[in-house]
Amino acid sequence: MARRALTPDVLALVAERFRVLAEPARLQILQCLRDGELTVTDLVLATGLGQANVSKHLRQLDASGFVSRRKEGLFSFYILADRSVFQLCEIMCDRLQAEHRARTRVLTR
Amino acid sequence: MARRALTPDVLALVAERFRVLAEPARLQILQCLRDGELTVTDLVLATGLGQANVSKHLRQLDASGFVSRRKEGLFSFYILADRSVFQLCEIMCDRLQAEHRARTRVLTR
DNA sequence: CTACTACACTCGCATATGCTCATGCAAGCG
DNA sequence: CGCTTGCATGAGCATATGCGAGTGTAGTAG
Repeated sequence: MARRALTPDVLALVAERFRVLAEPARLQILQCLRDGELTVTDLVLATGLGQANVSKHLRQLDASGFVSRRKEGLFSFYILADRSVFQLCEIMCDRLQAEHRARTRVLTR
Repeated sequence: MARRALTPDVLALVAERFRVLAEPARLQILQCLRDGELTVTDLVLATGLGQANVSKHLRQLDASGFVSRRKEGLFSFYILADRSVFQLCEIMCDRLQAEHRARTRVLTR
C-alpha cells in the first residue's frame, strides 16, 4: 500500500475535517440529508435544533465540502456533496461494536 | 446496503470518536506508532510535544481504544490497537485531494 | 538509604466552540 | 409601499479543551 505523505500540515487539515464530524448535531444533519435535499426549516423540524444553530452548522458543513447549497426563492436547499461521510461513520460504528463485543466477553461469565 | 440504526445516542458516540481524531497532535502520535510500539519519551522526541501533553493525549487514545499500553519497568510502551485509523485518514485525504483538484480546475485557466 | 528516571496527574490560563437571543436581509405578497 | 417568510449573522454566555508548569509516584541504580 502506497503510504501518503502525512506531514504536520496535512495532518492539521485532516484533523480539521474530523472536527467537523465531531459534533452530534452535524452528524444528525448529515443523516437527515441522506435521502435527498432539504431546506433549513425542514432540518430544524427534523432535528429539533434551533434555526440559528442549524444554519451555522450548515455553514460549516458547506465550508468543509460535506454539503452544498442551492438557493431558490426564499429557500435554501442543502444536499449532500460527499457520501463518503457514511463510509467514515460505518468504520467508526464497526469499531464501537467490536469494542462492545470485547467488553461483553469480559463482563459476562 | 443495510443501513445501521443511527439514533442520536449512537451519533453521540461516533462524534466522540471523531473528536479524538480531530487533533493534529493525536494524529501525529498515531502516525508515529504506525511502525511499532514506542515509549512516551520516544513520542516526545518524535513529535516535539511536551511530555505532559503527550501523556494526556495517549490517555485519551487509550480510553478510546486507538492505542493500548504495556508497562515494563520504568517504561510505558504504546502500540496501535486499531489500524482502521489509517483507513479513516485515507478517506479524508482522498476528499481533500478531490477538493484541491476541483479548485485547481476553477482557478487555473 | 538517596538520587535519578520515566511517566501520570493537578492546576491555572488562553482559546475555541456550541448555543440562544436578537437583528439584518433578501425574496415574495398584499 | 409595508408585511411576512426563510435564512444568515453578530453578540454574549457557558462550557470544553489544548497547553505548560509544577508535583506526585513507581521503578531502578548507586
